[in-house]
Amino acid sequence: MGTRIADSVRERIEQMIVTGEFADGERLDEVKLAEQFGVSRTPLREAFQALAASGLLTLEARRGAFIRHPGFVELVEMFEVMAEIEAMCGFRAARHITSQQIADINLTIEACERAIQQGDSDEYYRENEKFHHLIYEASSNRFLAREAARLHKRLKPYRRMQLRVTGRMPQSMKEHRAIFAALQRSDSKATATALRLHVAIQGEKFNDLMANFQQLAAVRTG
Amino acid sequence: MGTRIADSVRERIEQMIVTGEFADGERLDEVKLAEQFGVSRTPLREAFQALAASGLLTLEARRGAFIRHPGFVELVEMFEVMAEIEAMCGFRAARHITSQQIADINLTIEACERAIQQGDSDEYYRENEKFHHLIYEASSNRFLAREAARLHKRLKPYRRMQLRVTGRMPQSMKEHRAIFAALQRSDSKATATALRLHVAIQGEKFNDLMANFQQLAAVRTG
DNA sequence: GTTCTTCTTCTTGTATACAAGAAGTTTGAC
DNA sequence: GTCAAACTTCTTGTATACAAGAAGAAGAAC
Repeated sequence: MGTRIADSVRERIEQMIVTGEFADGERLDEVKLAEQFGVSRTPLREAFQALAASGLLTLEARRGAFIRHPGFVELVEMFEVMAEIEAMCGFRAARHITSQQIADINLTIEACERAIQQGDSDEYYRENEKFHHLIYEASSNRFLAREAARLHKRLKPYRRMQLRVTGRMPQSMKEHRAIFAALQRSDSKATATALRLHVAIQGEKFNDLMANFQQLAAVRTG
Repeated sequence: MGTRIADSVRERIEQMIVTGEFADGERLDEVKLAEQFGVSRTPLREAFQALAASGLLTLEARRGAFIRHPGFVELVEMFEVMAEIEAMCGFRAARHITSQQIADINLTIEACERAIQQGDSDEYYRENEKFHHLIYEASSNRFLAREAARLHKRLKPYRRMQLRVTGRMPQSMKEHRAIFAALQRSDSKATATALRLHVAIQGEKFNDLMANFQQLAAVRTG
């Protein structure tokens, strides 16, 4: 990735969208953003296209680019798909994982535990991400791993929102250990089930997410 | 989708890639293609971006656009993921499907049967596609349906290649009926299993695909 | 003869200019 | 006073011009 303006602009807009700087349905003004960033419309439009491809905004012909935040229902749907994909990764990983990969995953668990003790949530998120990516790769299906990573990235802001709920981090930690244990004994089904439960939004998590979501929506409209 | 040059160019290049007009790793010349299509580089570059986003080619910074055909391994990997996603759609569809949707699916099966009798393979492909899309939608998870459709589209050329094998069409037909029967009695697990088997590449299908693939590779290099 | 360096050429990335369609406003008719 | 039509303005889509980096060729040094 050389020093392409289009890429850096894409990153910046992505960040702005993800941190909720734009309201749902808002139209992004090409010329305004272009001069705000001090670039021409060309790289900006490229960024728009890329963002549209990853679903963060929609391009309507001759109308412009519009922010498209997932609604609550879509969010639940996305997590449901993510849960299944993670389960598939886990199922396959349990059969193909190497001892090196097991060791690597163990490292992320230990790092997560340290992060919790030190109250370093950023570090926790980073290591949590590593944990999941290592499982994607251990599936030894590179296409699957890429797709999983793509969806994982897209859900990033909402996962963070979910993890803020009190007591979620230690619970998540426990689940990681269960997944790891299943992986270690090459138990495909148990790994898949543990991962599905870990990712899926159900029971308490559903209510927590809904509460967070409504709060967010209130801030936006208010 | 108004009359955007970028879109039509995208379609045309996509068609060219899918029909194997370019060799793997080949670089696509912007200016050459632009004058070939009688357009400027701008819409052409937009098309490149879109194609790169859907994985048909890769953009290397300051190097250009390169064709990236999936190898045999990646193809098998993709079908494996597709099988699982279809299974997920089927599992959910069996629980949520309406009588209207069941009727619609039945229509596609009948149309497929007619197409086989008349030897109209194009019509068969069309109705086959409808069959699968109806199941995606019946999952009542719109995000899942979109993802399934996306992957389905990407695998289109290779599925066609697979269906050319003698006797595959009647066999496929039988599988459709089995899937339909499972759906009708709301049997989630049976629907999922039937769809997984229908899509997955295994046993004879594996050999058939490999043979076809090697043949294609030989044509390309020869 | 080979290899390294420099220069040229070519290609991509960005900016700007131009064209065409969409939205909003004003004016006229009823 | 309201509705419709035409006009103006604004925005997107496309073309072209320009800049900068990459690849290849030519020449010099060893």
